[in-house]
Parts: sequence; structure tokens; C-alpha cells
Amino acid sequence: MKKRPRPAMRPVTVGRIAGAAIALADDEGLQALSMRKLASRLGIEAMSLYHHVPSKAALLDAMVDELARVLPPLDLGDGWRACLSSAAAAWLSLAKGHPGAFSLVATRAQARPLLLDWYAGIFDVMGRAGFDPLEGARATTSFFVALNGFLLAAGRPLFFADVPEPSAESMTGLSPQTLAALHTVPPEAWNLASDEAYQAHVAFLLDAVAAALGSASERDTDA
Amino acid sequence: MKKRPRPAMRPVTVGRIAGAAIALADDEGLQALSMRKLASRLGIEAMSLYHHVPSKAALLDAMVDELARVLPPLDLGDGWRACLSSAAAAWLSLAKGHPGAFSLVATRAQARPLLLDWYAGIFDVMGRAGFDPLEGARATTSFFVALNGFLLAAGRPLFFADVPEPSAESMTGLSPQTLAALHTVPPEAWNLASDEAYQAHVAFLLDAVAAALGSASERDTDA
DNA sequence: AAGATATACCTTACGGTGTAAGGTGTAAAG
DNA sequence: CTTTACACCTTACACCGTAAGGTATATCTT
Repeated sequence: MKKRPRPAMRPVTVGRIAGAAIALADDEGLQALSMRKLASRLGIEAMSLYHHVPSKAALLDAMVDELARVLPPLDLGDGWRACLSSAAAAWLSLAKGHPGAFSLVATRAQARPLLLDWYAGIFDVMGRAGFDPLEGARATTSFFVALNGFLLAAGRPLFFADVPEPSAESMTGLSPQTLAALHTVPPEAWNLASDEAYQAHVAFLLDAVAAALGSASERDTDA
Repeated sequence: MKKRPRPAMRPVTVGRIAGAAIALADDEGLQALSMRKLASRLGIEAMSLYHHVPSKAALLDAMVDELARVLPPLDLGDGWRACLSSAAAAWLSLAKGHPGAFSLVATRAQARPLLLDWYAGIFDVMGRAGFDPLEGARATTSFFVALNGFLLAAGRPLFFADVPEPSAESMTGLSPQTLAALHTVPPEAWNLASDEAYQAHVAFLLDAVAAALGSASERDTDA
């Protein structure tokens, strides 16, 4: 045991770097996250970050790991519906708590151990519910990518925040038919920023899971 | 009418710039799309692009417009299910035809007239099917963001391309339970790159739309 | 025909980015 | 006290988006 270097002092660690990066992304947007700005928040120089993290891509992975640590625990005991429902709630709280950094979790989840542990709990619940493995896993995967699609879109307005008045048609380049069609639907239908819209999306997806599982494993549902 | 400038010659137009940008993004990835590389593909200098396009953000919008022009037409005549189904197919063909540029369409669709015309056709079909406007529009919106979630994730492997063998657990940092849970599901369940997976996702979502519309407007379905 | 004008493109430059290469100072180990 | 190792720093490079202003040419006006 000759190698026990006794770090001189370690005020900055990978975890702390990732935490500061998440805070920076949440404050100023992911595109504003640069090695220089991040370093200055930590009171060091940009290149010093490279003694803790090999590249910016690795930093982004570390941010995903750090975010996975604050994921609320899942409800693993009350059946698949409660489990998926609590997963959706946890996902939402992560997206709301970290508006700038969340897209990383949705986008580069591949092979980050903590996040996979979290997902694995869900696959386990689905498996124990007795569903066909392929159909069940497909439904679960569809559920999650659909959740991500919503939360990634929720950052910016889908279509319009406010649909332009028909009188303004000349300014938008929209055809009258298009404007008329858009005006037949209530504006809140595409306001993805509300909790209510998210709940509607989750309910929509849970029904789809139920339908997929029901049709794929009748032998289990009526047994 | 004194102002009729008669352009000297116009070999490069916004449309052509957008087309070249799409090709560049598809060839080398969206992050490799720079004004300098794009200009050199067109045989001009970077700053010359700014005589046709005010900023890079506007260029990205122009790319969305250009992509919307190659969207296959929708099936507007055979009911909402055929309409959504053809929309999903069109969306897939766009994503497959433009792997680098597609994420722009999914991400910055706001207020691009051609794309809104396309969407408006769908809202029109949904409206004419007699469904509750809010519930119907919510279901349609959910359908599309869920489609986007799939196609945005389909670019990279979700979880793993290949799940590691249990014997390799020490290398991945995964717990034995996680590895076991991941191994209970067939690998193709999270291979999002196959057409079959997409069809399964679309079928999953269409069932959800049917369920949402059925529960929201019984007065129409049995009338 | 000659001058004015408008346009398409170019040159230069600035402050930002990620990061390769190598230097410095301090704290622990021998 | 010397050696060593590590945390942090300095400098530098190639790239980015784009602000400011220059030049050549094609057309309109006279």
C-alpha cells in the first residue's frame, strides 16, 4: 500500500462539479453551460476541471448521475399502475426541479448505473405482474419515451403559446383554413406547461398500457 | 414603383441554403452544422450567408420549413384512425430520411406555417369526427409528443444496445438485481431502431387515443 | 453613354467555445 | 530535508457565431 496519496485538500469533487453544472444549466440554460463559466462558479480555472472530469461529455454524464440521486423513490408495492404512476410523478418533479438539466436525463440515460437501477425496479414490477415479457417491456418503454416527449416539449410552447387571432392572419403566413382549425380547439389543449396537462398525458398513457397488457396477456388478467 | 431591384443573379437562395444545411446535418450530425462549413459546401464564405438569413436560429427555422415541404400528405378521408396512422408513417419517413435534421422538426415546430398547415389537417379531421374539442385535442397532442419522444430517443440506444452479461457486472457498476431485471426482458424490447418497434409504439398510442376519445364522448360514439 | 444605386459576396475582427501541452506551488512520504 | 504527487494554473490552438465595413457587378435612371 504505497499509494495512498492523501489528497492535499479536496474542496472540489466530481459530485460538486456536477452539482454546480446542474445549477448553472438550470439558471441560465443548458446552452450557457461552458467549462469556463462552470469553473468560475467553483472559484477555479476552466482547465482545472479536467483533473476531475475527462471531457465535457463526461461532465454531462456526471450530471445525469447526480440528477438520478435526487429521483424520488418509486412505489413498488401496489401493482403496476401505482408503480408507473409514481414513476411519472417522480419524472415530473425532476423536470420541474431542473428545467435546464432535465433534458440530459431524458436524452443520455444510456448506461448510467443509478438511473438504470431506478428503471430496473419498474421492469421488475412489470415482470412480477405476470405479463408477457416482450409486450410488457414494450409498453413500459413506450410509456417512458412518451413521457420524455411530453417533458422535452413542455419546455417551449408547442404550436403557439397564444394562437393568433384570425384578423392577424396576414402576419403569420397561415392559411385561413389552418387558422380556423386551430381556433376550434381550446388553447389549454396545447399548453403543455400545466400540471393538469401532464396528468392528462399520464392518464392517456396508463390507459394505453392497460390496453396493451390486457390484449397481450388475457391468460393472466382473468386467472 | 421605383423599387424593383432586379437581383443581379441568385444562385443561392434561402431554400437552397436550408437544403444544404439539412444535407450537412444528415451527413455529419446537427452539432457539426456550422455557418462556415455550410458556406463552404455552397462555395461561398460564411458571412455571405447572412445576406440570406439573419442568424443561425433563423437558418434552423428555414430548415424546418424546408423539411415540412417533403412531408408526405395525410390521409384525410378515412376517419381519425387512418389519419393519425398516416401521420405517424409520414413522421417516421421524415425521421428516417433526415436522421440529423429531424430533431429540429420535433423540437422547434412552433409557428412554422407549413408544419402548422399539416397539423391543422389533423385537428380538422379530429374535429369532424365529432369528439369533444378539449379531450380530442389533448389526445392528439399526446399522440404527437409521444411520437416525438420515440423518434428523438430512437437516434441513440435507449438503456443499452446490448445488455451486458451478468458476468460483466463489475465493469458496469450495476447491481446484480438490476442486471437480473434487465435480463428478464428480451433485448428487442428496447431496440427503438426497428420499424417493428415503431409500429408497436404507434399501435400502443392509437389504442390510447381510442380509449381517451371513447371515454370522453360516448354521446358521439353511440349516436 | 454615363452616373447612381442596390445587391451579392468578401475581408477582417472580436469575444466566445472545448481542450492539448506543460508549468507551479504545496502537502504528504521517505 | 528532499522527493514525489497531485490540485490547480497559464498559454495556446482551432473552431464557433456574427458585427462592421469593403468591393465588384448588374440594373435603373438620366
